[in-house]
Amino acid sequence: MTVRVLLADDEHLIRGALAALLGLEDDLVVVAEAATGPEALAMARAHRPDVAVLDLEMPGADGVKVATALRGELPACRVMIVTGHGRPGHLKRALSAGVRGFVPKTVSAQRLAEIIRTVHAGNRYVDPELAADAIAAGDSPLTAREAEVLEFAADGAPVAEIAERAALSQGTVRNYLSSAVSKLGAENRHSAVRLARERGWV
Amino acid sequence: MTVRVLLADDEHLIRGALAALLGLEDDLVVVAEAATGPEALAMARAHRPDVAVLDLEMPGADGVKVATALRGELPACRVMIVTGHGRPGHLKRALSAGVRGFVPKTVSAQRLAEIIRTVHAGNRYVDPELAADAIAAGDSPLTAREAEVLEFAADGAPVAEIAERAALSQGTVRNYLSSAVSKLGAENRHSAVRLARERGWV
DNA sequence: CGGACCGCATGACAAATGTCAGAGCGGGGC
DNA sequence: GCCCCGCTCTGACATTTGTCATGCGGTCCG
Repeated sequence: MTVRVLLADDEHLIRGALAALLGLEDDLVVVAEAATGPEALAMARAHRPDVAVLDLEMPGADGVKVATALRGELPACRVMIVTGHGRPGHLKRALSAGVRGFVPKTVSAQRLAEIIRTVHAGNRYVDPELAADAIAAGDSPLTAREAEVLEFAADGAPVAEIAERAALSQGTVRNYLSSAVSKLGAENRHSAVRLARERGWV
Repeated sequence: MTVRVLLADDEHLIRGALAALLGLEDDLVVVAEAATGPEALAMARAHRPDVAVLDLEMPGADGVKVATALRGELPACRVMIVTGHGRPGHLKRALSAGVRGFVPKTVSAQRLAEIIRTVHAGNRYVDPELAADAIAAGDSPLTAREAEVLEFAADGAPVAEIAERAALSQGTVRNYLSSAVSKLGAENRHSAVRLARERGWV
């Protein structure tokens, strides 16, 4: 019995190399490749793979978004995510999007092939180190508004602009930022943004 | 005649896959692999490859640093850099470090093999799109100190801390930041940091 | 029903940051 | 030798920010 695999990664070098290596396994066959989020979705619809292996960072729509869409459209298709730099929050988001496997790109191709089989068999697999990080990072202490405001603050915009984009008063924005900063133990909102990013909370 | 290649990339998945694919070309042989900057250097010393293919982002020492060291120690070894997200400034730094090839990871393995041959033959190769970006971005308008201070400011540290780390007075730090901000056309130092990062100027 | 509590908002105040003018020093080019 | 430029600093000022006390409208629960 062979497993039909969809491969999505914007780095051609990796995608191609991976396709070649996975193709060597005689129980795996790569039926489609994609370089962007939307392309991955289209390919999945067209080829109905058993397992979709998605890169987390892709142009168009990230791996988690694609996973969410796939869950609705092709419930039989197991989704797993491969990522370069796994942030704890991403893992959480991925799991709640129904992703069955989550591995860093530091694993070997053999290992990846095994994990594809594991996932195809209906089991889950999460890289132990990433799982530990996620547990250590815990849940986001931020309220929805705080996270939203922090996101608007991400590119260094001044408070006035954040307030406008969030349709809040400037004072309110500063309060949210202030409480976010203290919850995260940061020195100011910019390092707060950085911290929240690292933990995957924004 | 075969080309002896050193492969350095911290993502095992990619490195392994690449090694396998390049190994298929009968004029290329991968003689060593490394996952970190220092390891790449050690491997190069031990195996004296004809061409070193380095990832730009690696733990320990980035590709450009390794290239600089290699240039001194093994002048006969041609160095090329492969990167996921090529920032204009990186290309510039790489070229002045004596790198002969600079390609994004979006190329195919075939293409990479060709480029390895090109580089081995003594020619240079730079991805056209990255080259265009680099030309468009131009030279950094920042003075050495401005860039240094901007780097210290990168993680959102307050002025006092930057001043201490740079061994400057706070007023001076603010002046440098101010001039960097105006040179970059940013709204504040945080977006200045972001801009300088994007252009590869820090 | 009434109180406790939470998210959200406001305004006032304190601290940090951005901006500007000026000034001494040293190196490199003409 | 002289001038220009970059480096460093100072002091003063406007603006932006962070912090806090407080108020208002909900929901949950006894």
